[in-house]
Amino acid sequence: MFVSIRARPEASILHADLDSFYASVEQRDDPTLLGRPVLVGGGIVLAASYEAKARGVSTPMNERRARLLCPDAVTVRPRMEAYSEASKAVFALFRDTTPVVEELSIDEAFLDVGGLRRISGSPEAIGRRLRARVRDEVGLPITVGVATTKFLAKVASAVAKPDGLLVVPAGGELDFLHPLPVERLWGVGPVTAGQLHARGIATIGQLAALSESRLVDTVGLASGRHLHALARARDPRPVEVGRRRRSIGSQRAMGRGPKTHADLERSVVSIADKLGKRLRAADRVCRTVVLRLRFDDFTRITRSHTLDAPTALTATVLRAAQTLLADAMPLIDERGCTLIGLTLSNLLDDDPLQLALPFEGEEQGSLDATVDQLRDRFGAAIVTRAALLGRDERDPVPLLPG
DNA sequence: TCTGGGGTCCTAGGACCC
DNA sequence: TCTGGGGTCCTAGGACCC
Repeated sequence: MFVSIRARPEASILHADLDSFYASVEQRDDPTLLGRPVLVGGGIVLAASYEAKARGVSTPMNERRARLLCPDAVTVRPRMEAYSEASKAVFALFRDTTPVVEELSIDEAFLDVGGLRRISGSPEAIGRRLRARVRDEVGLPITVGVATTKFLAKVASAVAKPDGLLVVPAGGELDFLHPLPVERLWGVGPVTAGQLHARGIATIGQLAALSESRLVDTVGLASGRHLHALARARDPRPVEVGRRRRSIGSQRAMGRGPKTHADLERSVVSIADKLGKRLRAADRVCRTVVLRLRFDDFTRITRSHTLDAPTALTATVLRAAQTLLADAMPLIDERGCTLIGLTLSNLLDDDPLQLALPFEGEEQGSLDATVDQLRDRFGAAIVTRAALLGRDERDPVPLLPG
């Protein structure tokens, strides 16, 4: 007989989360900011130090309001390069701890340290050492949650913040989870919380007492199943190494006043240019271009177009975006536009296209024939002439006037 | 609480194919 | 001439996360 043994009786998933990341980097780099309320942003607060959070500042909050709560706060413009550098240094320590690291955002990751006990000690000891190293070697405070599942580890770090460490022992999951409010569940935002409150459900324990079908009726199929499982501390998702991004986007808030069509068109050109560069830098190609608009009344719409074949060329992305924008112009004229953005999705790796490189120098006619051949072999969704030629210097970006 | 910029995932309807 | 059921892809919108 074959007995399969379910993995992980032990709490060996770490969720590591840098505290008030941007603000901490600012306090590290300018010691005069230590111990003082720090706001990172301008117009809107992107990050606040704990001194500011203690006075009621949260993100995103507009700066005027934050200043009312905290008149002595120091405001610092964001320095994205510094944050990205600090993030790289911290992630290097994560990967030095275990190869199984899943990146969640610039300041957050899951680490699976299962099986490392003999080499590195208990998960708790590993978490303590990691915190000390991040503090000593990068100079930043970090909180670590340890549990049997990703979700519980994340909740544990949220509870332990700031600058803490919390282990939810195997077997103690439900005792830890059930008293917490439903808002702690991953996937419960204002809307879902409202639906649950309307049925008298305030804690995760109350939610766990509901049948799955009851929950599905309340919040929908996927969400219902997901929450039902999480509330019972069931979360089989493994820590995943090397997840690829599924979309790349950029947007720009425009304020209320009137804008000409030319203003909007200029924004689209510069956003497309930026995204094309990011796409090529990441060695990806995209097939779908999404135009994102927000109107004066803060309602939003999206308009999308899927290309016949993927591209990394700015000019191709831009043509699609311009067509979408032109089609949306009547709506914009009617309702006013306060935000414009593009998202590139249906991303594919550029790798199969390496095969095409030997044909790079060929002339137009034979290039077309080559593309046809490659499409026959790899499918239309894979090979484009744009990708064959996809290099920045070959990408004819239309010049902006001025 | 008068709202930034970067993302992820889910749902639902329609077109199209077999 | 009208009719199934299943599957995939595309579009649009919405909730949620940091």
